[in-house]
Amino acid sequence: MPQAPSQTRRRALPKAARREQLIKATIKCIARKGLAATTMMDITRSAGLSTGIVNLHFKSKELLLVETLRHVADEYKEGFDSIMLDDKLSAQAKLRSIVAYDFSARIINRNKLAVWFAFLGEVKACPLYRKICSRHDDDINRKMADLFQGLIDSHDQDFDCELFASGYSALTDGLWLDILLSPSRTTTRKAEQVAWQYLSELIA
Amino acid sequence: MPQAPSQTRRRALPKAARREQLIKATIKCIARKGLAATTMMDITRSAGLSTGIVNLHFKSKELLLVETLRHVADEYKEGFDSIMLDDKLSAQAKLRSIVAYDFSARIINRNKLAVWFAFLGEVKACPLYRKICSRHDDDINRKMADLFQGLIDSHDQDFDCELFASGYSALTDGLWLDILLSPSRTTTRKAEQVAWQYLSELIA
DNA sequence: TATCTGAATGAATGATCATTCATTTGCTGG
DNA sequence: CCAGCAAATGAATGATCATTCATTCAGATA
Repeated sequence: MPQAPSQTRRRALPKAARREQLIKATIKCIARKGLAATTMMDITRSAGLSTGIVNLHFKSKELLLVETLRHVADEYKEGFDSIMLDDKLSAQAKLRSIVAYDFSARIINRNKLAVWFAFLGEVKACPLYRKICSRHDDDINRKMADLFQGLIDSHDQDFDCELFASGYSALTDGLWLDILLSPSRTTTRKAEQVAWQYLSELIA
Repeated sequence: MPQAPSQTRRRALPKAARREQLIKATIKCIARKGLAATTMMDITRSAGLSTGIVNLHFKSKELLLVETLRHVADEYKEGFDSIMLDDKLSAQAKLRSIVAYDFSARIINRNKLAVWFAFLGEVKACPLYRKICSRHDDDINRKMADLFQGLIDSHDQDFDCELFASGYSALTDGLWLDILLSPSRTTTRKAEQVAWQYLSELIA
């Protein structure tokens, strides 16, 4: 049954919807105040809900943080896969789509970038964060290497696609970081240019 | 007067030495527990000193953190400059030295990398961290672009050295992050290979 | 309409932590 | 050897924060 919109202050929501609302609020708070300074009250206030709501839906603050990180990581991966698994696209078209995706507004969102790097910053100290952050790395790297393999001149024997894929991944990470650090110096357009300069080696 | 080593528990040290000792302890703690979870007691215990010592020498926890970040940032810059300002080195030799430096044990130190990225993670929320982290970026980028300018074929008019320097900087940032994330998958040797693959465009 | 269910609330609790400052201790010049 | 001083100490303080749980309330059911 679809829920009729209601003016009442307190309204029960499906569990999944409440959880997503809280995750969105968490992203906003971490982007604004940082991971270290974000309190439960920041999050619940930002969501317009009461003090105990996080413990009700996530058991603890730490579990909410973990789910928030997972949300951001999985969101990237979904977009990536939807391009890679699209059989209608040629190898060239896939590459173009991936690069466009990596520097699209969907990914270059300073709030989500801030959240991503906030958790990355704690990776050495928190093995679970590390696990979630690197969860899709191997799969993405393999798929990118395969894509590159289909694009190189077949007579170029000693081109290392795996290494080149690692490079692309590191380059985009670095460019995202630059954009987070100083969006004025590194614009999205410029970052995309840098990425294509790197990839030109492959096409030419 | 040189200080004779002493067994006594409590010994006054020159201010600068005490401050450095506390900064070193802070680096160790942030690498072990993360920026968010590092307490004053962690730091003072790790340094083998008493509770109030940080407030005595740095006024507050926040100022100690800022000085720690500055320490890590400046240390990189000093090593960079000592290569760049060495008139005895040719352009090729400088490039080789810079790459060797970027992936040397002096820089690829997982404790310092952890500290660096821990602060980077808070950059969106803390303008002062942002300022310190990006403090040397423009200078380094200009010097790298100049170095590249001296290495390209003079007839290659449309090679954008600035852009290429931005790419090198982003690539190294990304590779450092990879090393911090999974040193088993991305070894220092492999990272250096990736960097040289990027730079090969320039040399060939 | 009356009853029931579980989602949501928020005041209260207890734990953690940065900071303070009265006191102690080691060093140095007289 | 002692007085004076600056460095260092650490118990005490007060502030902040995550979590709890008794209570409230909205909507569904009969």
